[in-house]
Amino acid sequence: MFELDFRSRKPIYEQICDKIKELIALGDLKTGEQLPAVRALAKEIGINHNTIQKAFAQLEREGVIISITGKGSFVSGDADHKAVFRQGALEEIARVIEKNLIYHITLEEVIETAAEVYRKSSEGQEGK
Amino acid sequence: MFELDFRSRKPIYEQICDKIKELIALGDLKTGEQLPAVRALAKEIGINHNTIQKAFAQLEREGVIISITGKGSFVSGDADHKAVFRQGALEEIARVIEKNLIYHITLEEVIETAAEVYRKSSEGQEGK
DNA sequence: GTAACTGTACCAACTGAAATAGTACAATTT
DNA sequence: AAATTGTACTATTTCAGTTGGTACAGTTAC
Repeated sequence: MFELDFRSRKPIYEQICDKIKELIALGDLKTGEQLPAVRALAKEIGINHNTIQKAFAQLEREGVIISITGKGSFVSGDADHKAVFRQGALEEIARVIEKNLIYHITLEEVIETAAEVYRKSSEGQEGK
Repeated sequence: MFELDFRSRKPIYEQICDKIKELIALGDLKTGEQLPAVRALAKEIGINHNTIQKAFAQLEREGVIISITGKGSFVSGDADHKAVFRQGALEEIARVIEKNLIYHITLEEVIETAAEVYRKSSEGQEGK
C-alpha cells in the first residue's frame, strides 16, 4: 500500500499524508471507506504506530479523514476531496512558477515545458 | 544582501546557495566578480562561518563559484550561468507538474494557472 | 618579513524535529 | 469479557544542522 523514502528530507508522517491523499484522489479510497488501523498499518510498513498516529492526526486536522476511538478512521465525506486536491496541486504549481520568475523564464517556456510533460505522460500510457 | 528564513525546513546553507544563484541570475553578481569573504558574510548575516563555508563548498561543487585559498571566492566564468539556472528552473517546474499528474489536472488548467501567475506578476511591475 | 587577510579543516558541543519504544486508557465491536 | 479501535503520555534515541573555537596553508599589503 505504501512506498516510503526513509532517506527523504520529507518526514515519514508527511509522506504518509501525501500517500493517503493520493489514494483518495485516485479513487482507491472512497468517501466513508475505512482506513487501515493505526497499529496494523504501522506493522505493515514497519514503522512505529506513533508515526502513523501523527499522520492521521494531521489528516484529520485537514478534514481529509475522521477518526473515532473504538471504531476506526474513515475518509471524510463532507468535501469533494478530488476537487480540493486538484486545487492544491494547481496552487503548488503556481508557487513553483512564481518562485522561479526571478530567472526570467517566459510564459511560453513554461507552457512548452508543461506540454512536454503531458506529451511524455501520454506516451507512457498509450492504449491504457 | 540576504534575507533568510531561520524557521524554514530548508537549511540555511541551502538558502544561501539559492540566494547566490539568484544574485548571479539577476546580474548583481557578474562572472569573475569576488564574493564576500566567508567570515565577513557570516558576521553580516549573523551566523557561523562554517555554515557559509558549507554553502560555498556546495556552490563550488556545482561549478557556480571558484574558491582559492588566500584570494577569495569568485563567480565561475566557464558557463553561462543564466542559461543553466533557467534550465534548472524549467526542470523544477516540470517535476512539480509531473508529481501532480496523479490528481488529473489538465494541461489547459496548468497553462491557465501559469498565465495567471504572469498576469499577477506584470500587474505588480507596471511602469517598471 | 610580518601582519592581516583569504579559504579550508577539524572537533566538540548543542539544538530541534523526527522517530522509536513502551505503556496506559477510553470507546467500540464481537 | 476479550479483542480491537483511536488516543495520550513519557522517556529515549537518532540525525542533520548549526554553533564555537582553534588551527593551518596560501595570498596580499605594508
